[in-house]
Amino acid sequence: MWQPNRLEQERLDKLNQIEARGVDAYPARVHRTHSAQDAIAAYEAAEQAANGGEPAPVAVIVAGRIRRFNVKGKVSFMHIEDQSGRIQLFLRINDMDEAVYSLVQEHLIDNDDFVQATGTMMRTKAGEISVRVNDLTLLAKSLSPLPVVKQQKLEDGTVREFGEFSNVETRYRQRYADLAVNADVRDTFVQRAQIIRAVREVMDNEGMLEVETPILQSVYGGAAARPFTTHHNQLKQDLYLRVSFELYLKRLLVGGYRGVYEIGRDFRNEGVSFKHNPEFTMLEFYKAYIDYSGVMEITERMLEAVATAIHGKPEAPFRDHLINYAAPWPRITMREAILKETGIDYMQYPDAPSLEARIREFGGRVAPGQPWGKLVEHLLGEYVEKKLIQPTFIIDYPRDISPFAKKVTYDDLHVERFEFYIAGMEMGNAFTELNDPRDQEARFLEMARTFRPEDDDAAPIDEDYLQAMRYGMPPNGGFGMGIDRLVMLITDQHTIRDVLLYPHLRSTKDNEEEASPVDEI
RNA sequence: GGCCCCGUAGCGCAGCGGUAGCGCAGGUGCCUUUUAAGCACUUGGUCGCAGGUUCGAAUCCUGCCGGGGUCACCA
Repeated sequence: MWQPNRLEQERLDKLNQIEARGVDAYPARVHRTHSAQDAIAAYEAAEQAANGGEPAPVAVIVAGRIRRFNVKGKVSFMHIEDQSGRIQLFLRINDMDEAVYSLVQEHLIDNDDFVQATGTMMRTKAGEISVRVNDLTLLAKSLSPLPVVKQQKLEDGTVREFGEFSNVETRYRQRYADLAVNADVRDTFVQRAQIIRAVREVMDNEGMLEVETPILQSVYGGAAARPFTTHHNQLKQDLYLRVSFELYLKRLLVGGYRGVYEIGRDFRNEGVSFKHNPEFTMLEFYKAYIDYSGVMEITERMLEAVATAIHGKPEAPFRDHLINYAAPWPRITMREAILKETGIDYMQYPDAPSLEARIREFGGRVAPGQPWGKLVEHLLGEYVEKKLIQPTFIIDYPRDISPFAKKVTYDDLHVERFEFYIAGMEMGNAFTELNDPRDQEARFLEMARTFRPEDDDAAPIDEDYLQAMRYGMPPNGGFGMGIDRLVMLITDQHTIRDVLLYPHLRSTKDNEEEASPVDEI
């Protein structure tokens, strides 16, 4: 139940006064002719055409939210904001119906209200292109004031801000207010959409088909991750929210598509951090007749295209770095990378006990009894990952932690798998996909054998997937990448929460109290 | 989950054992070209919640709730 605070009560009182004057505070129809940006551009064009003389009148109707409000007696100024930007309104009692102006002068109209202004373009004495208003219509009364952020335009063109809306919890819980107040936050999500569009365009140009596969799955798999569980009441069936798309997508290659991709949500029941959210957006693709080298080339093309789409060139700043996405990126084997940073050649310790001992000797802290591949991965994560600032492929991963990748030709311990790293973050994972159903079954069984009950991220065996593979799966290369992390990189945001409109937060007591009566109905 | 930090007016913050303050926003008044408009006056707080210590707690202690960081876990 809403308990209006004092400021809200004042606005409610104003709303009553407005309606008492016969003004509709929430009209249905708007008659906008120009965005803020278009109105300014139109006037600039008229000035150019006038060549120093009096420009031809430019009539406009603009609409937006009031972001600055300066009543100066019988003349007032306000800035309204729409998606294109801000524009100043110049209101003078002589130019308009006094009853309308009185709404402004008596401050019945507030910051944050949506208004429509009819008028002609002009320049104020201070030189700002503005609308000389002869009619002002309230479009929507705002009852809860937004945080006030004042802006000062400096001579060098930059904007200084006074006051801010920065409490991260409130910003995430009330993202609408965050977006309404912070234009840079709005921009980030515009860029996010552009990035996803660029990714999709690259995929389409590679000749791949965009598909959708089940989110609710009775058998989950394709990644080492704990799932969320749910239940279908009528079917009396427990279901999992997918942790990857992999197994469903590769079935489609059996079906005859040369390449498929999906951009969608994955759900992993794990920790939350600056780069982990329980639900996140993933891109996966599988393309027939290419191996992981081919996938690396597509990866380079894709990231180049995305960076260029946003920044106009294949580079983008992230933290203190300028990341250069231009191909080709270095390809370093896992063995070389770890050797370089730690001096440990893990091939001299080809079994888990000896490698574990070597890591301990080196000063590393590892849980006892881990598989060999996990230990190798630990070395990479602990000593190499943070140093991989510029885009880098780490290739040839341990076989025992890669159940869907084909073996390399040179030994039995490695598979044709790569992960790529940028700005010290793991960005994606790819392999030459295993397509021998006997080998795949053996890998599943091997994973099941090393399964420990406390390790509930071990996936169950997907018999239907094996059946699909027995019909014949073309050789193919596959790829997965976290879109959210990509957006972080390209937009220089340092936490995943700032590239998700609604990042996961704990529910508050208030939410629970409000939600419960609905369930009881 | 461990450890550390934070939660004070709508927003941003100060106060850190003597009973709550600043800026912006808000209200009233003046102002017909302002732009962080200005001037004068002014309203506004269960100091996250619950206990405890104390003559006295926003301030110290404990627990809980929420957030952030970090480690663990995890791609």
